Amino acid sequence: MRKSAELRKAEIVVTVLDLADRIGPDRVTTGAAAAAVGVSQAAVFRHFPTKAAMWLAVADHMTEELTSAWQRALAGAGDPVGRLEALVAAQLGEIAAKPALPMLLFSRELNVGNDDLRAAFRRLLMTFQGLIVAEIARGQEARCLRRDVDPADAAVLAISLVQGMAIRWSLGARDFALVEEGLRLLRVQLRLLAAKGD
Amino acid sequence: MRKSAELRKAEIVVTVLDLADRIGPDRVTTGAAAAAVGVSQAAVFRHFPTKAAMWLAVADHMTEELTSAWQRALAGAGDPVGRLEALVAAQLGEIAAKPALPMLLFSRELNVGNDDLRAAFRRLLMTFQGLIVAEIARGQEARCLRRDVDPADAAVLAISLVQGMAIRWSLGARDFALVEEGLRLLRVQLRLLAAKGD
DNA sequence: AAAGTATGTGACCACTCACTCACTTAAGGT
DNA sequence: ACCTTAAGTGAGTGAGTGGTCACATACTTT
Repeated sequence: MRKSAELRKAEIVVTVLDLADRIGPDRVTTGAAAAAVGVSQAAVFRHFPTKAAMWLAVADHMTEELTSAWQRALAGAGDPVGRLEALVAAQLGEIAAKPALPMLLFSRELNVGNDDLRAAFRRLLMTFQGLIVAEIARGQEARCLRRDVDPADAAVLAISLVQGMAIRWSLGARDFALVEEGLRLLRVQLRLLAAKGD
Repeated sequence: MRKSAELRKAEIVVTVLDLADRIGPDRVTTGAAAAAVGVSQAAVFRHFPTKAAMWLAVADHMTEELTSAWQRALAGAGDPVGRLEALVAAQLGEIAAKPALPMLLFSRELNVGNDDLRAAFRRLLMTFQGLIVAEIARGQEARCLRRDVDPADAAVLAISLVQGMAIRWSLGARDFALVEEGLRLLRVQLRLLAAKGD
């Protein structure tokens, strides 16, 4: 079954992501990816000039997925605190659905010799941080959140929570409900951040 | 220069840690480690039966280093909150001194086919968490910290902060003072956790 | 000084990696 | 039906991997 280059490229990208989760990002060889797609190893290089380019395509794909998840989250809630919870829930949901994401942040593929890939991921995380900071600032203006904390600091606390939960989840046996447990702790944190007079 | 096996083993262990930081844990081949030590690749296998055993020795080394750093931290402060800050500062300091530590948590070496190594690191992190929980509970008993938060939850918030800072620091260009910035944010978090009537 | 032992070596093994290239074959327009 | 074109292939490449082996060299003990 021959497919168009566009279809095949997309197929390779999602297969690589799935494979990265199952066997680890650094174990995703061009041969393993090709076998999982059902094609010869040489065929991979017909669609991507190098392995690094293949990973870059994966990063593009994830950028789109995450961006749209964030937008859905922002659209689904009416108040800043609700949007904050929705953003975090969306992020945890994406991680739970594609556990390769946190693993990728520390993979050799990303950290050694693929500066473009590294930059792509950093851009992603900074975009997320920007969204969080904005909602926290809005929450403070609306007097829902205490104003004696720098929004940027509060955002780091919230984002660290997401990352810390992801690490606990990945390093353990993924033996708890990431989204639920993460949201529970976010609400603990939000209670600490709540304006005093409520 | 011939050295005793004990010395050579220790030399290999610290070299591997240093190399893991500079080129990434998964790039540490037996050959690279040998070259960095200044010895033939085969000599490595005179001291460690397998590469996995070499990493296990690295884990033992780090366990000792971290444990003693924690003990120094606990001994150096008088009150629970001070000990909390000291513990976090110690942990951040160790990470700053050996940046390979967080990378190791997600390396292929640890996550694939070396269950002993994985277990060793998990034990380490759980020990740290235990220390944090204990100090938070003590702080609550002493009425320094608000008591309407589960100590375990508060500990997760604090540990996530450490991990989140480490990620930010690693993923960026390590372009801020990890210990100072981490401590600053910990104090923000501790202010949120402080007992209301102070 | 001889004998024994621990540390180290260079050549080599079977295997995997990313990547190349001459070639075949199927799809799509005319 | 034919022909162009692009997707796909089999068989390689050199570089690197963890690990082994027979052998050499430096210390220690007798």
